[in-house]
Amino acid sequence: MPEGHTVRRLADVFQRDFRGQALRVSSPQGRFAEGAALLDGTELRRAEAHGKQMFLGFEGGRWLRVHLGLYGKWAFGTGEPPEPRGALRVRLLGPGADGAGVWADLRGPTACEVVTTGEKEAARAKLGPDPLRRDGDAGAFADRVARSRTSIAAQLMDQAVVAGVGNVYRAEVLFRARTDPFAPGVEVGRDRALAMWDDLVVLLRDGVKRGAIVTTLPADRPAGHRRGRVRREDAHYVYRRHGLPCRVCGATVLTREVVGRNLFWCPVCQAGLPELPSEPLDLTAGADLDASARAQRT
DNA sequence: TTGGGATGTCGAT
DNA sequence: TCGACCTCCCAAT
Repeated sequence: MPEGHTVRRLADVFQRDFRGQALRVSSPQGRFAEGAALLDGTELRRAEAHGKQMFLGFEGGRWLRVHLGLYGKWAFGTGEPPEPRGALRVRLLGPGADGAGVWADLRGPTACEVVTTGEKEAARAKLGPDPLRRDGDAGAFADRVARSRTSIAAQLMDQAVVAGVGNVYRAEVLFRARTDPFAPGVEVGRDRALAMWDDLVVLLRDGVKRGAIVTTLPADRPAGHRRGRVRREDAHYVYRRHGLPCRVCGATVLTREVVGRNLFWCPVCQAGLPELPSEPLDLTAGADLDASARAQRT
């Protein structure tokens, strides 16, 4: 799922397996042929993620900017790459650490272009703070939210307000903060926005480790499924659970299309702005979760 | 086996 | 406001 945690994991793969190598760059599909020619044969210097955007920095001051959009995908492997099939926008080939070869195939991205360092920074400047980045500025996020009459649900989907949050994290962080999605930012206020930021840090970091979005606390999963691997159907509180009973209060979870995207919420738990717990909800507490995260990281 | 929807954004109209 | 992107997953047949 390409929300911020996915993009961070992809950047980590490039940092670990491709950095420092001169790469062969091609576009079997042809749509990226010009850009591929600019990068072909140059060394990958670093990989960086900001929100849902990834930047691969090559020698010569050129960056490959990639946005996966709804269904863009990277596939990776070692040794000989497979015969190109389908709409293969970009293929990267490197010698690999052991000389056996590494490859990366990109399909279906919304954005894939070669930019200068200045253009890359301009793209980053359009994005809000990223809860996964060390330079992520919680105060800037909270101030912006609290200054606007726009609903908190709309602001969480605005990449200029906070970068890396998508439709799943939006629905889930609103539930975990027991916050009415339709409340204007000015009513949500700075303190509540800061608490939601802290929770996004917890959720996104867990997503990076796990490679999946899990937001439910063990106590809110069905009895018998609180330990070990988290089943897909137990992973969320409200996202795509419309018509089902809320895990906390039993009320029916609702959905409604808001500016082209489906919003999910519990009309009872998220009625108004009830008082928040003082500590962030620590998802990673409990040996059961740690064991499951380790098992999936193979 | 077929078909619809999805984690997202952008450019044309 | 709508189509493009053109993949993956799951439900319906």
